[in-house]
Amino acid sequence: METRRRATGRPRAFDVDEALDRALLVFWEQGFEGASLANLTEAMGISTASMYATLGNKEQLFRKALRRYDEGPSAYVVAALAEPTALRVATALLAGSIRTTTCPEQPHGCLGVQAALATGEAGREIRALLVDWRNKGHERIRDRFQRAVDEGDLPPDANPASLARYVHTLQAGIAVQAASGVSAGELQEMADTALRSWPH
Amino acid sequence: METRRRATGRPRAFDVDEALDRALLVFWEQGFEGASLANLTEAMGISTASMYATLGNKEQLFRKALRRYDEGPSAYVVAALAEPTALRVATALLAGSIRTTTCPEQPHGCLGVQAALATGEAGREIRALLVDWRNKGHERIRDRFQRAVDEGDLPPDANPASLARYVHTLQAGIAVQAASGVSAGELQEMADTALRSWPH
DNA sequence: CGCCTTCTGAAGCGATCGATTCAAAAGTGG
DNA sequence: CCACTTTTGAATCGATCGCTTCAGAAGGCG
Repeated sequence: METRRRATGRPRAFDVDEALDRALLVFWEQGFEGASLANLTEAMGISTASMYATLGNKEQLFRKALRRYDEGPSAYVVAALAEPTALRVATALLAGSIRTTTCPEQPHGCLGVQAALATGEAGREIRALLVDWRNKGHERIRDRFQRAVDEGDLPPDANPASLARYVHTLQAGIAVQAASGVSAGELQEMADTALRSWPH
Repeated sequence: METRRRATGRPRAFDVDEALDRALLVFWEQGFEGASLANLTEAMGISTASMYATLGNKEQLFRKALRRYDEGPSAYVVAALAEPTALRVATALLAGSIRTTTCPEQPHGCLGVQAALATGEAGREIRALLVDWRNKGHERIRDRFQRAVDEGDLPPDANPASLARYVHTLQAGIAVQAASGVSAGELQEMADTALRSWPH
């Protein structure tokens, strides 16, 4: 019913993924509650009827936009976790955060951080969704660092969970700084000093 | 006109500061846009007429609540900046952030971070206000660390702005982690390792 | 071509948004 | 006790919220 496409009928006049990317930018800039249906449909270039028929309601639209975020602006995470050493993983994660949150062609900051940090009743579910999203991010780093300990890349007394929390906290902080207009250069300089103490 | 109190007339039936503290909690939990006038007045225990007469509109109410936040939950900053050494300043700032953002009796996280990180048109002014609020926070730390360099507390080649950005980014990150439900203990452990690399 | 499915634009649903008005209630000072 | 000032509750403003409905336009398929 979802991915099923009947062969017949009038074909859709817009590209779904492109519409989702447009909606993503609105959610990124204005947050889940701050983005109105009028904002979203205008940016997508479609009517509310078309949106509800193909994407679902506002909440489902956000979930799909978040998936696009994972595949696009946030895709650097997968590549970073595949780096050969824990230090290079951490370096790539911070560099990726800085690049994504300060890109001039996109809203500054991180969708997963700023779209629903504090919400009213209407945004409670999306807030919980993003809490999970962020916690999942920490877990992936922790698991990667645990592997580094197992492989001898990190010293045996290193604490993978705490190191992961450190990197993840810096990522979240970078997102907030970027939303405040801090430049990529200043953030990168800070990230360099932050990793100078890395255990070896 | 503001602080002027005529001796005559029916006296106010509620305490202004207590009402502001109640409103503060609502803004803290739900954000500026997510908090409705109905939420706010219900929490304050007054009607909208009383609110508009004594506190002003929603935006002015938030500005006054933010002032209460500075004097209350965020007051640890002033004490931290008065610590005798840069390391102790940084330690106190992180410990204060963790304590305030994970206090069980208050909303988790930081008002200045989560109340208006991304907003629609209605919250644009408050978003700009909090951008200034956060940037001011960084500047105060930077000035304090510059003094530490001048006094020889920090080595001459230390970069006060970058160190301040480091501490301030950790504070912002801690606020996000707390909003995700991370415990004070785990954050404190992370903060301890984060400061192990402090220049000396 | 003509049936038939699907999509689209427009109108409008009830609810809630922030904000305002007004008359009655409540005290204070003379 | 009365006149005067201020507060308070209730009703209500137009605008916008997310969401739905519906008739007609549009194009694939036999």
